[in-house]
Amino acid sequence: MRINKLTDYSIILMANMVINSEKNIHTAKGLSEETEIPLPTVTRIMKLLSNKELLESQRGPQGGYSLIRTSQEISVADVIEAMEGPISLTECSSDNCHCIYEDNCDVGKPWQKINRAIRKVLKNISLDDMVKKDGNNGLLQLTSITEGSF
Amino acid sequence: MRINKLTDYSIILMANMVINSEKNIHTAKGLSEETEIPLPTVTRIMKLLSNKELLESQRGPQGGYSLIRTSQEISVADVIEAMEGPISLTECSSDNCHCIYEDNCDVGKPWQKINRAIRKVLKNISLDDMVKKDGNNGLLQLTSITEGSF
DNA sequence: TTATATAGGACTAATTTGGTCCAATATCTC
DNA sequence: GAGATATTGGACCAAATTAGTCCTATATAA
Repeated sequence: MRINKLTDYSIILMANMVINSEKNIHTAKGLSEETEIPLPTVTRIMKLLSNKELLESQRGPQGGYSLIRTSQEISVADVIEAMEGPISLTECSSDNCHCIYEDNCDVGKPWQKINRAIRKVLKNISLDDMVKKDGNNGLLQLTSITEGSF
Repeated sequence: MRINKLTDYSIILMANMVINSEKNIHTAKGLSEETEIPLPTVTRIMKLLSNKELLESQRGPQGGYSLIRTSQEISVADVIEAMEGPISLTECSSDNCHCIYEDNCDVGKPWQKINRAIRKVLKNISLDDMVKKDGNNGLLQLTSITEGSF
């Protein structure tokens, strides 16, 4: 149960934009150099994210990409969903399930609940949280909330 | 971010053993017929789970597989970890990370926290919860706990 | 002794994913 | 207007992973 490598890269790239937020526009070339992710791969990812309303793009000289929302307003779930579609651990519990068993499936409903719970965890972490070295962030808070469950 | 199909099957198979718990031993052939998962695939999965201390096996006539622990004591996380190893959304934040960036990585620490949080969600759901048609279960409880976070 | 069932592992096919490249378009600057 | 810069959209191949099958060996109950 891994996110795709491209999704992983996406978060690294967007985190890098947040870290270097003194620039408000970032070129694919610049991001490639900073993150050491190959340029063709960076451009492909940035194109995808631009189409999903996470980034806006500006062509031509002085152009590049910038975040549409603030780093606090973008969650890890947003990025994952942009790259991979709805968050779901199984094929069957995503919305467009065409499982032959349908209602007869014994474990379908619980999976939907699990997926919602996991989505909440990821929705609770912002890009801003991802770049904070220490200190409290949404995740830390959530961790302590669930701590008592065992 | 999907679990492997084999992992999905694993949970279906073990859930089926719980549902038919009037039998305390289950053959691969019988499970294959009930779940409609092809026999070679079922035997492969059962062998894997037997090696991971989730099932015990008995050879020969009247043999088969049975759960080592009760359905309340086996979590979805246990099954996923048995089939896929440590729960981690990224390659880098698993224990055996050999990432070239190492300490220089900006997002490593947050991923570790995310993984722990997700593991807790999955650890909180038992096989028993997976087969309950309705009613309260560990998952429902957790969902309501995190509900207030938004 | 024979039938039943798991154990271990090799192997292939299918699918997914990662990564690259190219031609087209927009836009800033000179 | 010309030219350089940067994104856009899509095709394409290579690599890696995964799913699925099959075969032989071993244990055990009747």
